[in-house]
Amino acid sequence: MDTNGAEVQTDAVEKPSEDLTAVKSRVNHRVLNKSYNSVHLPFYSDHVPSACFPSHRNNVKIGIRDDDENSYSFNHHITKMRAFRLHSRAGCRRIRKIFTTTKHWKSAPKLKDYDPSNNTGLGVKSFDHNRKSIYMRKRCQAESASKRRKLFHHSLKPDYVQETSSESISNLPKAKAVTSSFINHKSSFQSKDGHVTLSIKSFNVPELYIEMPETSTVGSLKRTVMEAVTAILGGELHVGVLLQGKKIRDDSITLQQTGISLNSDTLGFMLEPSFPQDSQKEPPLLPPYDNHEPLSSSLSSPIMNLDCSVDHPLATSLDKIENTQESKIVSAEETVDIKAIVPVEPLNAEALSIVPLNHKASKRSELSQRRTRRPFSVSEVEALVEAVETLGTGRWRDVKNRAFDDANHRTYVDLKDKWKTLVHTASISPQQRRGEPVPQDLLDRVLAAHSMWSPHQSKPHGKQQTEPIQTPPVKVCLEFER
DNA sequence: CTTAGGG
DNA sequence: CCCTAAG
Repeated sequence: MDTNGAEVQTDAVEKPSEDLTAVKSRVNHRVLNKSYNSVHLPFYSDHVPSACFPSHRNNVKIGIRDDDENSYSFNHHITKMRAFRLHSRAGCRRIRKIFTTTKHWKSAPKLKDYDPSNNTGLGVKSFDHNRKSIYMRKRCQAESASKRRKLFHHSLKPDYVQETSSESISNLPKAKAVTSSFINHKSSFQSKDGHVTLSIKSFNVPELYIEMPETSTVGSLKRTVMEAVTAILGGELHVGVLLQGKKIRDDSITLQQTGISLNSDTLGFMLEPSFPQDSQKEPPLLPPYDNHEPLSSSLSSPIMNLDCSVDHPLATSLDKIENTQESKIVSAEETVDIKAIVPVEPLNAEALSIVPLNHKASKRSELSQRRTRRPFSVSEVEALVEAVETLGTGRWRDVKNRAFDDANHRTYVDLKDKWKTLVHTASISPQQRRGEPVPQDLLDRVLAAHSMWSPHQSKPHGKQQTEPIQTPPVKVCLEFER
């Protein structure tokens, strides 16, 4: 089920020559400023009548099904959300700053557990109870072990929504003056302003599955769904551009080159949870997290942490409502809507019995989404090499403190892994290497240090190296042209 | 919590 | 990058 996002009226006016990145950026911006205050589940009553839930079963899960759509298992009942709409309300923005809680997202290796066709036409299916406890236990263990994210690997793939129906595509009928000009562009790109007008009526949202106590209120359901949606979009909202159903991954090409301006009716957009792994450098991607992690200690996922601090004001004002009406409120749309945007921790903990939240509440807790990939830059590699040259390959903690003390996103394990790949990279032909090329001299140093600190090699005396780097540094330099 | 390695 | 068995 794909969802039509709120009417994200995004009338983006782009220059045909502009990079797709710019387009995505604009769309993102608009979406983010759209804020979804409520989630309505029109299908709920139709597809998931309370009667569908046996008394002895108490949970319904919400999950995200990614494209391969067969990677989730659910313990109890599964409710297939047919469609829901995100209602946006002008005025409230900073959606990301408001919705920050997201837990209980699980993905399981087998999809067997989920059999749509077996849903009694209600989209509900029961599962083995035992699995739940098992899962829970494991999860807890993981959590306590400070291993947040665990079973979510398949949950947030960037490219799930494949079925971008033509509906999600925007037709630019009502585009104003620009429209006409746009149309003209269809045949000729030489228009004076060289702009293309795109009217995005909605976005596709990945399919969702929800699990929660059957005693949950509709209000909590809505909130849960909101969280689910937020989990997908809240982290870092990105827009994917699809042209005739095919995702355009190359952000560098221009609209003109993609033909967007000429085939607007085959153009689609999709919301993506993770960062685009474009040619972006490392810096722009995550600064916020690192800086805010501490603040969001008691809240949601790492990805949305930064938002926590920001949403406090609003949350505070809404707390009253929350406390007073509790999750029992389902009636007043208004209320529900408001509640929907409230980052309620305790409540969720209760409602979502399955996933008691992360008590530790440390940084990146619940939604254990795989960290966004952040390729090491050459400078980082250099720092790593330098540190390893002096510290060796068995003291990653020290390496971390020495060269990446301020890089919160680089753990010593990361450094260790990076070193591993560096050694490998240095061992293969340049043609086989991928990603940003690492200067050969650095790779040479990697190999040198690697062998230097190999088991049989003369071990580290004290702290400084032995010969290779200490005494013969000059020699090394000559050898490697440094 | 760190290491060290496999996944 | 993740997950974990061992220290």
